[in-house]
Amino acid sequence: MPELPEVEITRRKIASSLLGRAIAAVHTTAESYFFLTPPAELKRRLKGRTVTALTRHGKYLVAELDDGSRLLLHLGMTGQLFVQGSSSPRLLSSTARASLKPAEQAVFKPDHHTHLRIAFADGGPEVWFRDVRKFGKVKWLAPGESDQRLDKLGTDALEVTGETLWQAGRKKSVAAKNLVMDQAVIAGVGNIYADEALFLSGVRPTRKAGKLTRRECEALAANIRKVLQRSIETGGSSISDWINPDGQDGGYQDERMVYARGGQPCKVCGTPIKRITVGQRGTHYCPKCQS
DNA sequence: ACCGCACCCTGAGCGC
DNA sequence: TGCGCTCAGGGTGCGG
Repeated sequence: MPELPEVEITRRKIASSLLGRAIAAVHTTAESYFFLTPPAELKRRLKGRTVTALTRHGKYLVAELDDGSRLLLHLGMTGQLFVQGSSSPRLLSSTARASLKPAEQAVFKPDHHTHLRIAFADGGPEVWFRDVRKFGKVKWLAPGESDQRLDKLGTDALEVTGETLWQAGRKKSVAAKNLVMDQAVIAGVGNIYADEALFLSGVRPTRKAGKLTRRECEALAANIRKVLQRSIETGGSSISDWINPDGQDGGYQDERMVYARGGQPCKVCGTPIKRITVGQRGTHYCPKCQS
């Protein structure tokens, strides 16, 4: 679910609840491919440690620990990282919602999708990682250990330049959208913001990356930075089930120009927005504004 | 080296 | 009500 803005918002919100607190215990669900480090080892490695920093790399979060090791976190499509005590109906499935009284929904209790719970020695609120589809990832990295996932990330999307896009794109025959979503080129752009940035730049998602002009690359880079920055400011996009760690909806979905607006009129020219598939992803564009 | 595709998993929403 | 289908903001790994 989450792209750069949602991950960055999560980082900012969760940092104060994580930094400087000694970890007393870690509780997990059963072993699954969600855990790149097996639960038993994870518990052993994290117990007694303190998080000294929480950084973001594209869509990854990295918690640095006081012994030099690191905890790699990825939210995947449906990951939710939040502090115990957060409340939101969106944390529950519709069937679960229907069976609970409003008072019982007020505070979320860990369910079988809550794969990681970090408890602290101070006895205060725990930090929880819930992920329905388990596309998220947790991995412990030993001091000095590198990780391919991090190493291959390209320029952080908040700092992407036209030059970066131009250099990466002119060798490629892939669709412009695939270039923008290639984490090895730009780290952090996902499906929503790719569609939005391409719209603002007047570029069709299907255009071959190698056919982008230098000027279009500059516009695209500027619009990528702009939509991500704006989304962070408005609290992210709450389109399906994303909420921020306070349990609140984001506001960016109200500013969308094309994403998930197939068939609806373009906000600029009124032409119906088209929905196609590019790179196995739902893709939205205005056939008049984008060429 | 590239590119397209299948796949990992669960739930919501739809038509019938 | 229930079944079967499609769709979903992620990334990896395979074969051509």
